[in-house]
Amino acid sequence: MKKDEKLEELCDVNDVHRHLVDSVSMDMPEEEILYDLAELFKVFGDTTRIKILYTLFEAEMCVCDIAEILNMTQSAISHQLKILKNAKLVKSRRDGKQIIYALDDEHVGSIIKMGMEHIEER
Amino acid sequence: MKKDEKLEELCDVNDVHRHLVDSVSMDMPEEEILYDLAELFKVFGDTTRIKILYTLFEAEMCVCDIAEILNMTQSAISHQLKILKNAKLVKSRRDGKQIIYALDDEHVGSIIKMGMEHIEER
DNA sequence: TAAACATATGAACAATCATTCATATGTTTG
DNA sequence: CAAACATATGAATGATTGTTCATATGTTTA
Repeated sequence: MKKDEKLEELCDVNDVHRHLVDSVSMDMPEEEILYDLAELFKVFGDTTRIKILYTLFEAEMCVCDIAEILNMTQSAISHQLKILKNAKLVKSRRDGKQIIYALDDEHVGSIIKMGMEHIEER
Repeated sequence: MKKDEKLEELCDVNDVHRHLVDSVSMDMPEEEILYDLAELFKVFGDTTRIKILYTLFEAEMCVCDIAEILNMTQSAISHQLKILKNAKLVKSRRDGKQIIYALDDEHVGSIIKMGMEHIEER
């Protein structure tokens, strides 16, 4: 049949692949969601921020304490805390001259834990 | 007492903070572990790689299919697949001319799911 | 074995990013 | 209110990274 031959030409390989392409397109989340998701993981993708999160996992803390613990500049820590705060992973409150930072989401622990499990088992 | 006054000078704020600093240093994982962890999340921190993982969540697939689904260059996909493979998130096998890629770890789903939950609730 | 096909890869480039430095904002204390 | 303290922030810079382009590697088929 000529019609099927033409169809064969149009497809890269065969119909199985074509159907696969269609079904995946269905279940793929919206572009914006995927962007936000990648953006979130990007926040976890930095050693300094991971260390800050680990630190706050222990207790809420002011900026200068975190800087001292990580042996880094106050400025560097402040910049990273802002990123963590924008990602809603950390919250802050003022206490006198200090700004106290704390974890803002119970998912922080779960996500880090999952990551740990993965890297530990190879 | 003179001794305590001197101690007060040495401390940034007070002893409570000092003790905090010590205890956190105790529970902080080794530098190398923290680096690997950040490196892992960095892999999730890119839209293209997130899309690839979502795609493979549906079914194992060859490079050209993924490229077609994501409407991207074969080269770009291949480069990203290499990164995913290095992170042990994806595995590959040859099938004739094609290389079939598939998810290599059950944590991929869990990690993405956790991320999704976080961005969905604010 | 030559041509076609599927994938991998290195170099180059633009874009993104973490840190530093200098300085601004905001709070307390004397 | 001025000085000291804690934090935030903008600009600059070096480093990292995703994509493209050209090409190499490896497999099948005619």
